Order: sequence, then structure tokens, then C-alpha cells
Amino acid sequence: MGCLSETMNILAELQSRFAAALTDLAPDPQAYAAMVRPAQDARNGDYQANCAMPLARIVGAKPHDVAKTIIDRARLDDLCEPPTVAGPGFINLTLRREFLEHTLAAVAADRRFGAPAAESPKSIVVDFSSPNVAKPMHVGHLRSTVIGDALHRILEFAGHQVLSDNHVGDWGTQFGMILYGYKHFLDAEAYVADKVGELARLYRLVNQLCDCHDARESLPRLRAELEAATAKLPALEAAAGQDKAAQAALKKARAELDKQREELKTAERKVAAVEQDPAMRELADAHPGIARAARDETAKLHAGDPENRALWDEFLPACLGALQRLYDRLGIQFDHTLGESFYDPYLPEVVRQLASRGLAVESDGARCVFLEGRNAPFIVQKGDGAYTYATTDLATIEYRVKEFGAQIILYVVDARQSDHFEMLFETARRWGFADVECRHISFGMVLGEDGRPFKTRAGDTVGLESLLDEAIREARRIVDENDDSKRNEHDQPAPELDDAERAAVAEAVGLGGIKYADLRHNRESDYVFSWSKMLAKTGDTATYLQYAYARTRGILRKAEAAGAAAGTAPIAMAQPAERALALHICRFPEAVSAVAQEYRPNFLTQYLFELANSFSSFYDACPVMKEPDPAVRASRLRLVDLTGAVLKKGLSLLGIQACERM
RNA sequence: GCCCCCGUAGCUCAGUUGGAUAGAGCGUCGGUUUCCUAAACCGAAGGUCGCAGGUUCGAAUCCUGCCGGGGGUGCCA
Repeated sequence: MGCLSETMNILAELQSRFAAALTDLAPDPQAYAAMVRPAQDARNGDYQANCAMPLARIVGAKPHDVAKTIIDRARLDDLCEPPTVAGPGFINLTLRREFLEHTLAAVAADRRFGAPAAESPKSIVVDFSSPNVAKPMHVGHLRSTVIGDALHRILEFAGHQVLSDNHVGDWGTQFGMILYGYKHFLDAEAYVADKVGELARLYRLVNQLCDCHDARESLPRLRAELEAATAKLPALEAAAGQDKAAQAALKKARAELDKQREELKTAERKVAAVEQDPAMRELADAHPGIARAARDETAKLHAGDPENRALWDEFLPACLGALQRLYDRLGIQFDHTLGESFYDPYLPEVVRQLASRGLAVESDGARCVFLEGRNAPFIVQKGDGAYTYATTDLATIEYRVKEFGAQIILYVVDARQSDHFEMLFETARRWGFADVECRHISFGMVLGEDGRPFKTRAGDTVGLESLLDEAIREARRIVDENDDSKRNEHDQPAPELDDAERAAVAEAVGLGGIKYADLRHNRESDYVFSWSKMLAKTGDTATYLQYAYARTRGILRKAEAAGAAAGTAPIAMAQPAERALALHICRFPEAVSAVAQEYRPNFLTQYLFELANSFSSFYDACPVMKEPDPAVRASRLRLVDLTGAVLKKGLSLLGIQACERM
């Protein structure tokens, strides 16, 4: 019982001991054993079991007595001090020092720091990033990219077989716009000089012209709607005296009115942007049917038109190359980049099968899947015969299951698409893919400090490339400032880093800052993007973790210079700071398995922040190289070495680099 | 109309699925450097968990209603 070579996950070990003790006491021992948790408050010990209270209700006994019974039956004496019962029936557990030392030694000897391989490794596809290749990536792609990459790394580390797949948008309407732009507005010289840049310009241009025409067309309708809504307002106001329902209606009408005003303003702005620029205006006048024409280009591409197909073949590698450069900068790798175009040949068969099963039926000229409890249909083929991303997504599920043997598919996509994914998954189940577990790993928006979607001051979306540049530039400034202010013992300037190392540190700090700021938030919630917080020299940031790591390296350098090495000395933990640090190191497996279970990287960032925190306290309270007792010194040196290794591993699982010095 | 999400300290956010006196970072106030990087450490103040009911030994967490904010919603992805 309790063979520790099997698990260095203390929490899991405790839970299994409790499960054994609960076999005759509880209907579902596992569920009650799961109520063993890390103690919320260190005063209550290291871990606590909360199962006695709910169990007492079932058995009809006093919680306190149930807790006593559990304690009597649980065999914990090799792990814990004698457990105590507190409050209404909490069981408090304090780990024995010998056990901690033993576990720590095992963690230290393990290349995976005690993180167990998954009991039943799954074949997992992580679908993330998924930008449109026709336009440059912007800040909106950040979360999917960063969270997806972290999940890829962590799940793989947790022992699963993981494939990352970038489901790029390389087949949609944006390509029609580029094709149209290429044929009508190409700047040949610019195209030769910077293919992707010119294509992006063409996309923006055509998109803007389409928007303008579209907006101009909708202006009368928008104005009429606004007028009608405004006209209705007085009646609503009059009716809203006492009646609650009427008041609610009034408020809703006002909100609706605001929305309509906004919409009208946006449309007017789009029109004005073109009309105030004579050159643009001329273009707009010369291409009145541009939106339709661009759609036709898309249709021709899909239909196999040789010219468009040849252009697409020419554009795509350049676009993918540009994306790849960005991913290289970010240190992100995909096992596959199978975009929408890849699935095009499969689409007719998907619809045919859905139709033959009676799942897809015709409605208003389109083929739709109607799902119980929903008004909106899942459209798999449009009235004009074109397929939608719903169809592509279905084909993609089929492919991933059949070709990759996917058992789990994770879609790291923003929360706004949750309806789509619910319908997609339901349709896939009914189509015959009931065994694959599809999960929408949804995340919230990145907001600016004004609480609105993150934009530049001018109101444009922020390009990802320039975001990275700015972060690194700012990081470099901080690195310079910090290194320049270093002093030697005579209080003279003593910078440590040469230009190349400063650049490397700035890169790690800048990119790490961006990634960490994203990952440390619960992915489900929106978060406010803040330059100052992201690269702050204080607080819960990547820099703090990187700095803690650099400090571990500093001590080890010093030790090396003195001819000492971390070695394999026994680790003792006499000081509270030593014990706290040691315990925290031992919890690494818990953090990894928590992330793998819930797909929440913030569990790992939180763990690492606390680890760095424990280390900083230890650093302050427990000198290493100045410690006179050689045994204590050797023990602390190992603790430092191990802390550094876990920090570095943890950061790497988040896609963040650690620096030797900074 | 229908559907989904959010509201926690001055600010930004956690909160392990119902557990103990609700936590952290920033900011504020106070302390720490002849000593391994002060990008640090230690301490303090700061809360009606949007509001009102309900469920029970126990609620930020579950249910109902309300207030406030955001998002989605038949041929974009």
C-alpha cells in the first residue's frame, strides 16, 4: 500500500488512502475521497479532508464521529502526523517531515518531477490559432494561439498523444477579395518587393470598398429603422409610469435605439472613409458591384477555375510563410496545418450523408440540420450551393477521427462561437461520431483599458507583429535600465550583460510577458490588456518567475565557482521557509494534472507564481553559500537547483523561456 | 423574441465544482540592503462577493426573481 514509486502526487496518494478507508463507509468512496484538498489556510495543516460532513448526513451520525471513524480506518501514519478533527468535522492533515523529504528526493530523481504519465493516454487533437491567411494576424488571435500552445505542451507532458492542428482560413470569402484586388488594383512593384504585404493591402482595400458600398446601401434602411424606433419612444415613455413590464420595455427600447444609432454611425463612418478620399471615391464609383464580384471570384476558385486556382497556389505559400515566421518568433509549432481548403473535396459527401440520414433537410433553399430545442438551423449548404464552415468543421471531425484516431478534439476558440460548437458537436454525434469527445475550449475577449475590445488609439485592431515588437522594445528598455544600475561592492557601476544577452533577455521577457498575462487569467473570462502590468517589474508576471529562476542560477554559478555542486546530498528542511518551498516543489504534479483535467493553464501559472514566491522568501531567509554548516549548505543547494529546474520546466510548458541572468 | 456569459477590495483578477475568519497582484501606508541580483523580502489598512428571497449543518459557488454590463442569433468564419 502506498508505493511512492508509483505516484509522487501527494494529493492523489492521500485521496487513494482515503478511498480505501471509505470503502465500507460511503456509497461512492472515490467521490468522497476527492474531497481531500490542499488546505486553504496553512494553519489548518497541509491538506484537509472535507468528506465527513456530507457523509454524516447519509449515515445519520454526527460529522465529528464520522471524521473520527475515517481517521481510525485510514492508514496514513507513513505520510502524516496524527490527523486532527476541527470545526464541524474537517480532518486536517500535516505531512511528516520524513515523508516530505522522501517525496522530494523522488521528485528530484525524476526527470518529470513526479508528474505521472496519464493512466490512460488519449489521442488528442488541439485545434488552435486558426487565422485567416489572407490578412495579417492581430491581437484577437493571441489567446487562441497562446492558450492552445500551452495546452498542447502540457497535455503532451501529461502523457497524452497530442497533435496540434492549425485550421487556417485559406478558402473563404477573403480570398475572393484578394483575387479581385489582384486582378484590378495590383501594384506590381510592391508585389515583387513584398508579396504578403501587397496582398494584405489588396485585402484591406477591397474589404473597405465592399464595406463602403454595403454601408451606403443600408443607410436608408438604418435611418428609417432609427426614425421608426425613435417615433415609438414617446408612447413607451408615457406608458412606463408604474407598470414594471412597461418600464422594462422602455429600457430595452432605449438600449435598442443606442445600438441602432451606433450601427448607423459605423455605416456612415465607413462611407465617409471612402468618400472623403478622392482616389478611394473614384475606385468605389468604378467598382459598384465589387462585393458580388469578389464573391464570384471565391465561387470560381471553389469551382476549379484554372486562373484563380493558379493564383491561389501562388499566394498561399507566401501567406503561410508569413504566418510561420510569426509562429517561429513565438516558438509555436504545429504538427499539421490543414486549412479549410484541404477539406473542400470532402464536403459534398458530408452533405449527402447528412441528407440520406434525414439529418439535413431543405429549408428556404438551403440545406439545414435542425436540432431539438433550437430555432437557428445548422446550415451545411447555402442556397447558392456553397458550403459553410459548418460543413468544413464536420468534415474535419471525420478526418481527425479516421486519420488521426482522435479520441478528444479540443477547439481553442473564443466564447462567441459557443452556439456554433454546440450545434456542431450535436450534429457530429447524430451523424455517427459519438465516441470522439469534442470540447470547445472557450475563452473571453481581450479588452483595452477602457473596457472595450482592445484597439489602437486610432481605433484599429492591433497587429500581432507590432504587439510583439513593442513588448520586446519595452522589455529591452527595462533590461538596460536594470543592468546599467547594477553596482559592485565599491558601489561602482557593474553591468553584467553584453548586448547579445540583453537582447535575448528582452526577447524572453517581452514575449513571456505577453503570454503570461494571457495564460494567468481564467480563460473563460475577458481580461484587460495592460502594457504596464504585463511588463511590470513587480507582481504576478512572467518577469517575476524568470527573475526567480535567474536567482537560482546565480547561486548555482556561485557554488560552481566555489567548487561545490548540487549533487545528491540529503535535503533537510529545518526552517519553515525550507519546508514551505519543499512542499511546494512536491506539488508540481498536482498542478500539471489539474491543468490537464480542466484545460486551464492558469492553474499552472498560479502554481509557478506561488513557487517563485516560496523561493523568494526562502532566498531571503536562508542563505546558501554563506551558510557555515556544510550539510545544510548542500541541502539548500539542492533545493535551489530543484526549484530552478521546476520553474524552468513549468515556464517551458507555458511556452515561456527562462534566462540564466537578467 | 430566443439563447449564452459576466457583476468579488480603489484598480486588475483568483477562488480546485457547497466548506473553516472570502484570497492574490497592483496601488496606498510602514519596515528590511557591510550578506548569493532590492526585477526582492516582511508587515498593515482595505469586502454587504450587484440586490432580494429560497434550498441546508454550511452559499461568492446551487434555485427563483430583480438591477446593471457584454455577446450570439437562416445563408461571414
